[in-house]
Amino acid sequence: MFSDSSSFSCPECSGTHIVQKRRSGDRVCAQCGLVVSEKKIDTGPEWRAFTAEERRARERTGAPTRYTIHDKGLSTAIDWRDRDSSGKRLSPKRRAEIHRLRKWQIRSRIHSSNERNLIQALTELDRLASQLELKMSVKDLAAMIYRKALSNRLMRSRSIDATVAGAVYAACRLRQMPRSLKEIARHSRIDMKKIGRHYRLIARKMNLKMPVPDPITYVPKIISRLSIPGSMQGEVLDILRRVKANSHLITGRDPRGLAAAAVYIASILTENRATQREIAQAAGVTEVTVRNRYKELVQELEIAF
DNA sequence: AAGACGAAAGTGGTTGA
DNA sequence: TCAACAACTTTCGTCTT
Repeated sequence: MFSDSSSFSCPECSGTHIVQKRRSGDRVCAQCGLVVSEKKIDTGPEWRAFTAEERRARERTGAPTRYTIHDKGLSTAIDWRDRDSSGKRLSPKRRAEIHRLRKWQIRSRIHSSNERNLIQALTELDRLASQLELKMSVKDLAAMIYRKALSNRLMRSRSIDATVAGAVYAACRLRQMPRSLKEIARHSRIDMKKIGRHYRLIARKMNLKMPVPDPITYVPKIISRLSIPGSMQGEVLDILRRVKANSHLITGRDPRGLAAAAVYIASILTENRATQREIAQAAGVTEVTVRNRYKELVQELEIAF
């Protein structure tokens, strides 16, 4: 694949040098290493892969770019030695060039305050996300939100950790993967109130359109925490569908309470009765709330036992 | 005795002036 | 920024199974 060499005048080191066409499709000056033309690199996987081996074999360029890594995984290291890759000393001209590049790399990557901020933030995000067992997509979204907040200068004189927590909360809501403020606060050093404040700031300033919280998204979580058959889920969803037809049952109500009540009703209908207390605990609301929603639903939907 | 029910008082968030 | 307000929580006494 290194065969197609041709004569070419390199714009970097004047004169005519051999230019090699490499596997990647790049044309590279054989003397100074300048890449003359670059093909666009497809970072996606080549084909579907079903085993780890296949995946490795078909990989093109390693991990796809991610918002979760502070430089999106695209960093290049320029080391401190004034040697080229074959160990030869560089020409004075080239040395000056490399020196300049190195300076700018350091300035742009590590020493800019934004990047320093990001490094800290993404470390915290990493920690939070793993403790909350967030999916990669949610974590990535949180990272994206954070980046945006940072570049919109929303972060001036605000705590990094609190903004990260707020971004995580926003990402969870956007992806309909419910995590309560309480859950996030438990794993963060920031208290619920502050996280909420930062979340609202982010949501407002960035015009995030939050999907209306849907009780259905809480159902699997509640059921899995109870010792009742998962098959009941169908019944629960039926009830919630009917609930959604009556908007006055939903507006302003805690979706978890609605989900809990639906689970409770279904548990009675299917003879898998669970206690209000158990369900309330699984849903993260109080018995009283379960009761109130239960009462309303039974009345409005005219459910008979 | 455990679960369900409901009243009363307290809490934090939303909204509109 | 403040007050009014609705929803939810906490607590506790009573009723039901």
